[in-house]
Amino acid sequence: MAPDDALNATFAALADPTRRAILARLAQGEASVKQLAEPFAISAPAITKHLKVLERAGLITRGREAQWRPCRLHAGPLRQVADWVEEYRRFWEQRLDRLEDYLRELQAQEQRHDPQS
Amino acid sequence: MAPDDALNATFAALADPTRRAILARLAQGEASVKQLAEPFAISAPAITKHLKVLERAGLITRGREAQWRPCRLHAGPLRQVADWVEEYRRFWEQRLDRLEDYLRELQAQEQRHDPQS
DNA sequence: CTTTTAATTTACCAATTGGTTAATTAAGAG
DNA sequence: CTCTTAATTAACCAATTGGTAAATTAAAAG
Repeated sequence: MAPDDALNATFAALADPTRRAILARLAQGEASVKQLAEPFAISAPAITKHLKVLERAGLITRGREAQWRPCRLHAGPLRQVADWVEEYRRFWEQRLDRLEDYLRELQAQEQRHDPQS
Repeated sequence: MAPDDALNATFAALADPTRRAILARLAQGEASVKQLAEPFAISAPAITKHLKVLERAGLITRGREAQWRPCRLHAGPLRQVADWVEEYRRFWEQRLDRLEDYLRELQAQEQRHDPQS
């Protein structure tokens, strides 16, 4: 998978609260599909679909144990997410965005009060 | 916006390479819609739609300057993304997931070779 | 006032998404 | 062999998504 496609799939997989809850559950240890479905008011096939999305994004792997299909967290793709978002850290930490807003606002007001400059 | 909804909107906004490219461009300074559209082979309305998605996620803010509508990066929501993903850092850094895979594999093989245990 | 430029809105389309119910597969248990 | 449990597949549906072309708004420029 091209790195760009991987990020697409990962972000898309994370954009659903049910799937994020599934990952949170798996962070505490492996679980069967039924165990994963238990906290949610949706059908088993819906869970299966969510798991497929997570699997295609490489965020979980699945085993086989009798009639159960245990899911395990595979956090690897989250590293790329962390790397990607890290590029923007300075923008929220140093509040560069707010600073720019402020400077722009100042400038706009000055032009309003002093249009000939 | 509830924090959960905010994460949904942010992750969904980031799940598109065009929108990520727009954010990368805005990290270098504000830009008009036309400037943002220039690198892409898609129509202006398509860009407008992408900008609306980014705006609803709170990732950009927009000004008005004559007939231009300059966009600015607003990285605030990315902090929640960083916080969320940070919870999973130990899983990819300490390779806990791989370790579990390995142990499970070992166990499975043992059961295959030694079924009566 | 007319024209040009920037951008948005509207209306439409095909593909994807998140959900459902019903049917099917797979494996263990009586 | 039959029944039960776990899970998936298939078929379907409504809503959303990412795109288009055409029309519209907004403001500057001739």
